[in-house]
Amino acid sequence: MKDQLQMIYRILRKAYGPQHWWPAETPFEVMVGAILTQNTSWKNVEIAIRRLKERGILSPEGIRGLKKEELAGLIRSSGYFRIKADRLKSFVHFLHEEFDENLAKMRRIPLQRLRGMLLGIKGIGPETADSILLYGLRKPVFVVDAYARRILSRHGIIREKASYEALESLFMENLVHDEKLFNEYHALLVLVGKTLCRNVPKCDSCPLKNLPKIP
DNA sequence: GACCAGGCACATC
DNA sequence: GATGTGCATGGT
Repeated sequence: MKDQLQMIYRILRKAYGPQHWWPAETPFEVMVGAILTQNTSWKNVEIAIRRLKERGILSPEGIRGLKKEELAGLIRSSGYFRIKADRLKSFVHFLHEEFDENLAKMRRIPLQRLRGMLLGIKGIGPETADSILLYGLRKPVFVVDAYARRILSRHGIIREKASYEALESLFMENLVHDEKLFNEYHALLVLVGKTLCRNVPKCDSCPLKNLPKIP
């Protein structure tokens, strides 16, 4: 198991090189993106982020000062826009109440405690919380997503319906807790999941094709 | 015109 | 704990 997870990383890293995630200018932009990209393609999120930037309100204060309906209009392209407006609002409210919008202060909270706090916010589930922690705050947590699940189950390493926590533990118990490693590994899984693993015929050109058990 | 995309909350069994 | 449903846009 350990060997397999490490092998997958080495193969992908060699084939595709560093991915330099997350594509954003500031940690706060990462966090907004993490919420907006829930079950949504990144392309649609980019449009929404651009609109927020154009308005000059891509900041905790900026979002907080906006009416919910107005915010929803700006992030329309990212889908589920009414719900996501709520989620962004509750997130910036949390930043204000707990840390006075100070992300350095946020970063000083011990990892598991901070993760618990994030999960307490309505609209922040495990993947979004972990993305905020890893890509926004550079904390060593592994981000699990649909791609990680699909790739590992296709190769017979996990069962398709393994829980989020089980999948996360698998990575975290078998890899060194290195924020940079977790960052690159997740980004590489997304790259492969997106471009190759969506349909089985393309497995021929995948660098992982020689791993056991591709259907 | 389906089908999918870097989920989550909530109801129900 | 597992399973089903609503939420919504833009690209293929």
